[in-house]
Amino acid sequence: MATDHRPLTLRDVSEASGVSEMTVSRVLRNRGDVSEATRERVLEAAKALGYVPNKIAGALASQRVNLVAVIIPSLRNMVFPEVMAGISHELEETELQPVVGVTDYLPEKEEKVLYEMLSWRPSGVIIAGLEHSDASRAMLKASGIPVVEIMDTDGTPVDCAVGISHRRAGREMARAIVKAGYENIGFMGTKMPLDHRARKRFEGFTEQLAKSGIEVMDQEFYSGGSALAKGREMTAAMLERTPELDFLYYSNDMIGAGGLLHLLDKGISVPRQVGLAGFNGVELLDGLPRRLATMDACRTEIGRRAARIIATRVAEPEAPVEPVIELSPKIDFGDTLRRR
Amino acid sequence: MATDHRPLTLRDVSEASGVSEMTVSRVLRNRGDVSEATRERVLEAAKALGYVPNKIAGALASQRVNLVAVIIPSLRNMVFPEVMAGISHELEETELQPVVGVTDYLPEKEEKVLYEMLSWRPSGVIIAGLEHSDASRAMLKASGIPVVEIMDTDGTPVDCAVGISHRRAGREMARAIVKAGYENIGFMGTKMPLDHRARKRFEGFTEQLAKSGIEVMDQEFYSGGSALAKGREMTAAMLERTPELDFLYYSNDMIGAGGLLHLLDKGISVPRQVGLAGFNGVELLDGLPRRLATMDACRTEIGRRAARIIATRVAEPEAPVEPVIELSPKIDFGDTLRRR
DNA sequence: TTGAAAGCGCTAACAT
DNA sequence: ATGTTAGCGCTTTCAA
Repeated sequence: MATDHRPLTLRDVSEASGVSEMTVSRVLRNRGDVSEATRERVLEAAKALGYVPNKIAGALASQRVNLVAVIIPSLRNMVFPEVMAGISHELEETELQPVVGVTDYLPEKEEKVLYEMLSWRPSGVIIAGLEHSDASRAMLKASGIPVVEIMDTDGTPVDCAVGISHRRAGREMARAIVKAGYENIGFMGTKMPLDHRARKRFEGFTEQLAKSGIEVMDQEFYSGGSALAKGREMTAAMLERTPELDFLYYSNDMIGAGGLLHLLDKGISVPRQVGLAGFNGVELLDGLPRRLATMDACRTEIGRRAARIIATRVAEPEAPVEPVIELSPKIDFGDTLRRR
Repeated sequence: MATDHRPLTLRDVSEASGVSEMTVSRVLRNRGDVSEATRERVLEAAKALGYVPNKIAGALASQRVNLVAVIIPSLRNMVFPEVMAGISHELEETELQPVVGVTDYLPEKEEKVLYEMLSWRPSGVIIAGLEHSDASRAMLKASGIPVVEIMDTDGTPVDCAVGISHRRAGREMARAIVKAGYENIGFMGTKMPLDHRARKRFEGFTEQLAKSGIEVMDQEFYSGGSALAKGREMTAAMLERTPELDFLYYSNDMIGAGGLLHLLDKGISVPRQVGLAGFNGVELLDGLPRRLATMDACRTEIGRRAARIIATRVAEPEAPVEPVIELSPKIDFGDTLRRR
């Protein structure tokens, strides 16, 4: 029955086991040579007392913090939990632990979160995107720890980057759509001046279309609300407004799925009459009546690679670094984009 | 151009500004009386150097860590990011910061994560569920910090709890279904012996049905894969096997939505011929052709309340504590459960 | 309003 | 195989 609530210290375990603090410390960290006998006594004492080591003190003394700061825009977009899964998985075999910070796509908040996380002196940083405030870039540079910028490779990383080229992704989708013979193309996406990756996809998309002399015929941007519902509404409105459209490109799979449901409702033939494509490869949607054409953003793989880079650099600080790793997502034609 | 990478310390700022470390510390924490002149000089020096305080050292010295450990089973189930959103939102007005740990529904992993987090000496713990290993409960008790168990109120908390009664939720849904005149009822859910809340809902559900002399006519449990697709498949299989079913109760909205899509595909009249209900109130699904009947799990509110309890207890350790706060979710009939 | 000294709980480095 | 000593970078406390 604990009544006093001073948390236990190494000293308590030391006294309970009749062994020096130093030896207790060694046992608890499996370090150095300790006889099996002492080892057991210490472990027993620690367990009996319910001792939980104080990492704060440990970190200060050892100048090592086995945390990896992971800074992402949001947890509500499934993309990021999936990246997290990749990171966690990869770090599981190491001493390192991920700690998440969320920026809500706001540069000021990113700056604040980054500052908070760096003040814990983590062993590395994994941060989404290549666009950061000058202050943020400065902090990252000055931190002196490995920094991996993820998701995007269109730009110059502070240290190194793992991701895909969203410009290229947009271009490739445009190429496939044109090749399939579609000509009257509409675009729908989030109204997010700060979602640079969506912006880059759109830029690549329009650029490539321009090469075939095609211009996006109608476009609409939304914010807030349920993506599925928004996709439905926007699609209905756009087809009403511009009935000659024969292809709709969506900046994410959820709104694309909403659009798909609308078209099926209306009895519009997909992909003959109207083709559709989204972006991400959201497994979530596998049960829909048709599989939406999409492009995998390689989320888990990106997380894995980024974590591996940090782990390697922590283990061997002098290991050579590849500044940019660009993964190559493939188009998944699904059932909503004609092949040919 | 920084070449040496010893991180900056208070001493560096002290030297750069010609003020004692102590005063620098006071400025950086807005503590005590510091003349406006020194204040500015210090701030300037800190900014020029790019100094980021070392929270490890600060926490050790002050015996205070402004972190709240949040321990949840998964990030891939949207329920938990939503709880997180509630927590973050509520903590935003305080000094406290949430730190997430994920257990994958495994008690051993929960134990490990809890141990890791407690070793950082957080100011409080928010942990999902009331079922924990003896070791975990012991750690929580011994920690001497406020602990809020969330999501569930069917059981006895270590310290205090905020959530809903899943037994009651199951009972209420059963009552509504019976009242609506359905009699041949099937159940589909996750094969998760460790998802205690889903289990409790199912128990409450069958109990209540029993009171009307009804027994669940068919049931199936799945694991893995895309929930939407699974819901579709399981529903198809179950109706094939037990065609006389007139109601399907799903343990979550995603599989319920899959089931709904299947029924609509087959041209089965919903909710006349077959009624459906899920659980959670997933906004995600708002764009479906019909709104699935469901029950809100009060996720954001739970997060908010839990965070508020921790914040209050941190500010006034002697504040009175209500051991269990039970929220009351209401049935949302949507378009798939007859009212009457 | 400012500074000096002591120490938070642990670990690195060096004895023994 | 085990112990001793000195600090990690801050904040608390007390003195000026």
